[in-house]
Amino acid sequence: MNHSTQRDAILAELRSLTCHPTADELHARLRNRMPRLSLGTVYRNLELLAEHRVILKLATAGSQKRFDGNADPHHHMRCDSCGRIRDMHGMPHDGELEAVLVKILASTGCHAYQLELAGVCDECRGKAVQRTNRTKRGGEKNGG
Amino acid sequence: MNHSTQRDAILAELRSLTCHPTADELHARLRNRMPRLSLGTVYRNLELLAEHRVILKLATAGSQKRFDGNADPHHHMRCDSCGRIRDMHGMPHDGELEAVLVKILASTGCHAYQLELAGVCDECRGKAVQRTNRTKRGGEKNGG
DNA sequence: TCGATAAAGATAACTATTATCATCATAAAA
DNA sequence: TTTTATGATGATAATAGTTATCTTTATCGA
Repeated sequence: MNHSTQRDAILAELRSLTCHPTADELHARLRNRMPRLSLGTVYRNLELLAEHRVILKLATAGSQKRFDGNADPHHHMRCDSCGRIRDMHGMPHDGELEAVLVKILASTGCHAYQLELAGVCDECRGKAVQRTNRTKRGGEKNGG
Repeated sequence: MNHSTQRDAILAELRSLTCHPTADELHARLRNRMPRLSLGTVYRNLELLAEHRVILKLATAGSQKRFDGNADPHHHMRCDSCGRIRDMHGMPHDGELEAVLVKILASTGCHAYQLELAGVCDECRGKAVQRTNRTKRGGEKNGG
């Protein structure tokens, strides 16, 4: 795997974000700085980086692939309402969970895990209280 | 949601399987019995059933959506080599894990979780020992 | 049985992703 | 430093998977 300006930029951009962008979201961001950057290049490099376990290709129920610049195993929550995916940091019982998962990895010989919780995020719950019984919002748009 | 012969058949077929088929895999199976069943109908019903939480739409890193007739939260392992997804039943430390996850669901207000482990399955590990350093097998074909 | 509504089947349209290929960049050797 | 081999890019075509559309058929309560 040779170096390339594009790959470095893609990785840097992904790492600078706390959200979990799709290939085309990253492409859109990078295009400001690199107008000739091709979408194919973004796809190619994200796959490559994930294969080399530099980044994480998320296991999510959505229709677009999402990537995470933080390759360390950690947890995600998908909101039923807005579809956003958020990192679960400082979740209650997080330490306990971690401890069990480490044991499970060791005994199964697996190298990684991805936990996806499903529910309604705080933000949407707030909205739901304010304006009850509105039309449901689209699922995939903002993949936080 | 009215009843329909097709929906019942799709659900029954999915429930009869321990693997996690894609829409077109289910369609292929059902077509023997129901030659006029359309692929669109299968997609439509799987989405519908998942939305009603009768079945589970899996959170997986693959390129095709997979479904699970068992809507109760349980764990999966994706094989790096063959791409198959297997249920993890009777995993070591399973009880412990379950206990922590129940607590987490309760305290976060989430309704479901999906844990995906990544590694090489027993079957592929066996093969790897027998025929070392062969070309890698295709990732997505059999989704177990 | 009739009427309103939901679902099916067939197919077109769309979106996300992957493959192709000519050109350009990188890195190591001469 | 040129040369050479290889890897990566950009542009675009092709593919696969999924969703939307539309007409016909099935379902279910009145």
